This record gives sequence, structure tokens and C-alpha cells, in this order.
Amino acid sequence: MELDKRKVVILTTIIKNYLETGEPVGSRTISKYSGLNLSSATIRNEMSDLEEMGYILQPHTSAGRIPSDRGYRFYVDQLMEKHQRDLVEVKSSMLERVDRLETALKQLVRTVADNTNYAAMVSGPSVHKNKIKFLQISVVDVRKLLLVVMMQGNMVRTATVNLDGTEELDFNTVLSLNLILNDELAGLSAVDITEGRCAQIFARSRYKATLRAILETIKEMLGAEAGEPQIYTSGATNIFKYPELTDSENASKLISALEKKDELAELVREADVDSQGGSHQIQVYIGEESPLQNIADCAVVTANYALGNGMKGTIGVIGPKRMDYEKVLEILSGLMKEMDQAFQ
Amino acid sequence: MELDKRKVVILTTIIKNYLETGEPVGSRTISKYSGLNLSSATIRNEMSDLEEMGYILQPHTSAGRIPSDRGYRFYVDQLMEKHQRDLVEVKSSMLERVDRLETALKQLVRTVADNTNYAAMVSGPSVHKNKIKFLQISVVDVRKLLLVVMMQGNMVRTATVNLDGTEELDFNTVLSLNLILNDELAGLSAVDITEGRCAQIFARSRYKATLRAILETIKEMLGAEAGEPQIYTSGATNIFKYPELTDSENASKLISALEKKDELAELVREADVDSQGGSHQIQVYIGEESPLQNIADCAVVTANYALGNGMKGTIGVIGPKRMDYEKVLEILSGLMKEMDQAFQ
DNA sequence: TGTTAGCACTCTGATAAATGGAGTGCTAAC
DNA sequence: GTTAGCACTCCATTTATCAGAGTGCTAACA
Repeated sequence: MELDKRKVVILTTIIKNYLETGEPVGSRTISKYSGLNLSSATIRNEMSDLEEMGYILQPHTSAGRIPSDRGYRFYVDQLMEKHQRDLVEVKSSMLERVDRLETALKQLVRTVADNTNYAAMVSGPSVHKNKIKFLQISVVDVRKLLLVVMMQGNMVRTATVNLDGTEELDFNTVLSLNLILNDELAGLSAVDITEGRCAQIFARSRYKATLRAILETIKEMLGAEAGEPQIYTSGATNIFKYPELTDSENASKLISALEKKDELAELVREADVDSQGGSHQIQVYIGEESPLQNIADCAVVTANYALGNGMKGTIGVIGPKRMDYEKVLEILSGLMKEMDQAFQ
Repeated sequence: MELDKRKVVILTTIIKNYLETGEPVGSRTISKYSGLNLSSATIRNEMSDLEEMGYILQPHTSAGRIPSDRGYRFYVDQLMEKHQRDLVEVKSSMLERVDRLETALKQLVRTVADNTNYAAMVSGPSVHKNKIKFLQISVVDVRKLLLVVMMQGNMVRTATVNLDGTEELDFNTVLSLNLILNDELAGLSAVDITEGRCAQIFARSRYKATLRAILETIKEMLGAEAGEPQIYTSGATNIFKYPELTDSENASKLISALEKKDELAELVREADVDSQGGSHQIQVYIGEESPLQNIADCAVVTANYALGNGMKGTIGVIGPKRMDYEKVLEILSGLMKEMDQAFQ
């Protein structure tokens, strides 16, 4: 069977209607609102076909139809095509006057959640591919240094370095160590800090134990598994606006996922991979497609942002399957564009 | 009417039973489990009295009784007394090998949530009363400095300082500015940075615009309204374990409160005040007593911790009114003790 | 051959009625 | 002061009823 023009119109009408109301939609409704001027009986025949083809399904006999995952998928694919063509510009002053990426991200995720009315997440740029702008050590006490690293994009990380206290560091030593470290490490990302590079650094100073401790800390701090994956979320409570997600079971899982964040990290990874394969940088996962295990009945839209200097991250929106894809896609792609401009 | 011994036993039995089951408890149940060897009829008479005295109430005629806020209050007060005497020691290796307070707090709040099965929050020590250990500025570019401040307790704050670019800062200038700033500011807290102090600093260098910008940033960073109040939460999903909190309305409000955090800040402030008035450092708020507006049917237990060097913060547990107060009090007071030891 | 009207049928969701159980308050007896 | 007994109340759960919405099918129509 073929998905002809008329079927497409009917399918789209069903989906749009369902997105709005969340109620199964019946033949009479479509007959009235599709603009096709067909009787409900005819529509019924077509719907029967659509169901057979797997685009829609009935919650039970004698109920209207709701979109299946496949139906959503079709609809979203259509949207994406259209979207490719005209990228909508979202005006927003959100990124003004923000001089640190982290602050910007927190604001960002809040804005996205507020505007979409869904839950939102954003991952900080993956640090380990991120380049060091400069770094600095200072003495806290005999056994402890404070290490501050500023990355491209003015992201700052701090850590303390524990020493064994055998090497005494006077003021000038610290100064020279700072010089050496900056000299050798500026412009590098974590993966660039190889054994060879370390050896080269050791060669330039006699405070090898200290340097080793510092380098270890840097690697740990920037390494792939560095702590939490730096994910900010917002708008978790928005999910209570959608009855189909609000039963205790679902809500608990969703909130938990948003709180735990390690699952979200999985999502970020997935989005990253998918976008490299495909051509879009915006992904839509519907129901089972989602990398988020054990949260069903949800749809996830992710967008990867790139900041030009190799830093990449992901913004995601999590909501019910019947989310307003069009709006979400608009908001995200507008945002992408703005971020590109703001952080060259 | 007097609250004699027998009434106390009955009240306690009601509360304990209700804490476990969450169901109204009837006279027969008490007759069996109170150990009083009284018939249900007698119990009924006593219950009638207790209700008149406001300690318990009936959800409806012909249901069992549940504790009123006043009933809980009585029970908790009793517990607190007992608790004053024998402070239970909680073994926990949680605070080992943690060299930065923030990391410790995140772990801490998670542990509390996991152990209690309620939602937990912890506030970082209030920064503005916190003393500067040392600080450091570095040049990012002509118009931007990086400012790093380490406080007592090894808490680190960073911020960027925007300059107008009129004063050119060479290496030695930065060095001397660093010296001056540390010289003048080390050991001070935000409130100590007065106008007079600033003037004194300006007198020591000709880079006044730069110094002004730096001092402004420091004040902003450490000031009373500095950004978010540094609150970490965990275990929000635990509330789904208690049916009475799980209806969409309540759950939404609670999760929202935990997400927004500004309400929690209110709680922290309140806990701080209350503890100064009273003698305990552990507070229990039941129902309406809670400073958290618009979340009813909850109880909140807060404990203030002090780190000896003037830094203070609050740990809180948020759960249903029928929370296991005994356990929570034990855990919190154990924790207090441990923190005291760990961070002298 | 595609479209439509009509009809019988099904399923749901809401509302109402029936039932059983748990618990109370009161009275009278111990 | 305590207890047994009884009538009464209220809730939660089940069962029944019913209207509404929607479908599928058939037969008629253009």
C-alpha cells in the first residue's frame, strides 16, 4: 500500500490534533478539520489503511486513533526537512553580558525549559577535548597546592594538589613552575598530555615530585571520566503538566533520571555519535528510540552545539511523545545559531 | 484534662503505628499492641480525650485516628530530649579523602538521602561570613582578569573581572597587585571589606581602576546575595515512596521546591535563626511550622553544622510528616559530630 | 470504482446503587 | 474504672447502568 497525499494529510491531521489534546482522535473530527471535504466514512477507510501500515493505532476498539512511534517519526522527519530550509531566528538576549560558560549554560537550560514547558538539560562542553588557555598553581600550605586551569571559552576548573611535603617550594620556585607549566601545556587538551610531554616537563625542573603530582591532578581533572559529566538540568516539574507522564511510576523514573544525570550523560554521548553519522546536528528520539532506558512514553530532542574551538556539547529537551516538535526544533536551532555567534 | 502516663502510651502507640503504616489507627489495634491490656472500649474513651486535647484527629467519623501536628510535636519533643542524652555515633567513611568542601557536601547530601529515604539538602557554609585565605589574579586578556579566591575550609571561588582596558598590566604589576591584595584582604570576610579598607588599598597602587574592578567583583562574589545560595539536594525521587505526597499536586510542588532552591535558602536562614534562639542545633518543623510555604503535609528536620572557623551551614531532610524521626535525628546528629571532627 | 449514508456493534468513562468492613459513641452491666 | 454489646456512620470497593463516541460493514449512489 502506498502513503499517498491524502493519507499524509489525514495522518498529519491526526498527529497535530493529538499533540494538542492528548485524546485519541476519531474519523468525524478529521472529516471536519482536515480540509479534505470527505465524509467520516471515507476517512475511516483511510484510517484503517494507516493503521495497517503501522502509522497509527487504537488504544482499544471503538476509540479514536493515536499516532504510533512510527507515525511520530514520519511527522518529525517531515518537520526536519522543512526545518532544514528555513532556519528560524530566535531573538534572545540571554547570552549577553555573560562572561563564563558555566553561568551561561545554567541560564540557557533554564530558558529552554521555561520556553518549551518541557524538561531541559545541557551538557557542558566535553572537557577532555578542550584546550587549556592557561593554568596557575599557588601554595596553600606545605602539603597542598591550589591548581586553577582556565580553558578555552573561559571555563575555569580548580583542584587541590596534595604533596608529600618533601619538596619545599619557595616563592620563586612556584613562579618558575608556573612558567614551565604554562609554557608546555597552554593550547593542549587532556589527550595531548602524553608521557613524552611529561618527561619533557620534568627535564626542566628539579621539583619532579611536585610536578608529577600536578600533572596527575590535571589529567584527572580533565580526563575522560572526570567527575560528573557536567550536566545542568531545569524544568523537571514541567513534566507534571502532562497527565500521561504523571502517574507515580513514570514521574519517579523521569525525575530520577534528571536528578542522577549519569543516564543523561549516556544521552549526550549517543547524540554525539548519531550526529557524526547523520548530517543533522539535531536529533529526535521517539519512545523506544531513546537512549534513555526505562523511561517510556517520552520523546527527546537533542541538539549538538559546537563552539568553533573544538568544544562540543549537547542541549536536550525531554517531554511527552506528543510534544510540540515544531516549536522545540525552532527553539533549539535558533539557539544553536546564537551560540555559534556568541562564542566564536 | 491532664496528659497522664496512660494517655502518653496510647498517643505514642498511635503515632508509631501511623509512622509505619500511614493508615489511621483504630482502638482495637492499640488495645492489642500498646501493652496496656485494656479493652478497645477503654482505649476509645482515652482516644476521645486525646482528640479533644488536640493531639490526634479523625480523617472522618468512623475512621481510626491519625496524629495531628500537635501530636507529632509532642512525640518529637520527647525524642529530642532522649536524644540529648545519648548521642549515637554513626560510622561513616564518607568524609575520608575529600579535600574540598564542595565535593564533600555533594557526597554528604547523597548519603543522607540514601540512608533516610527522604529528600535531603545541604547548604554550603555561608560565604559572606567566611574568611579569605588567599586570593590571586591572573591576566586573561587586556580586558579581563581571572580572580581566584580560596576561603577557609579550602572552598574555592572563581570569577572574571572585566576591565576597561585603560590600565595596562605587565607581569610585575600583576605580581605586586597580588601582593597588595593578599596583604590587605587575607583573613577578612566580605563584611570586613569596608570603604575605608578599600581606600587603604588604593593608596598602595596607581592601578586604581583595576583595583576597584577587582574589589567590586570580590564583594559581589562573596556578598550576601551572591548568586545561588550554594545548595545541594539529593533524593528528590524518594518522595515517591510515600503515597500521601505522590499526588500530582504535591509532588510537583515538592520537586519544584527542591529544584528551585531559593525556597530552601529560606529554610536555611530560618534554621539558622531558630538555632540561635533555642539551645538545640537540630530543628524539627512539622507541617505548618515549616518555613517552606506551600508544601503542606511535610516535615522538615534541619541541623546546623559549624566548622569551628566561623563557617556554618545547614543540612536538611524533607519527608512526609510520618517520617521516622528517630532515625533521622540519629543520622543527623551523628553526622554533625563527624563533621565537627573532620573539619576543625 | 470511489464515496457516502446508515446501522449494528463495541468499548469506555462517568454516575449511581449496593455491599462489607472498620471504627466509633453510647449505654448498661460488671 | 473497665468492659461487653449494639446501633450507627462512613468509606472504599464492587457491581450495575447508561450515554457517548467511534468503528466496521454493507448497500446504495454518482
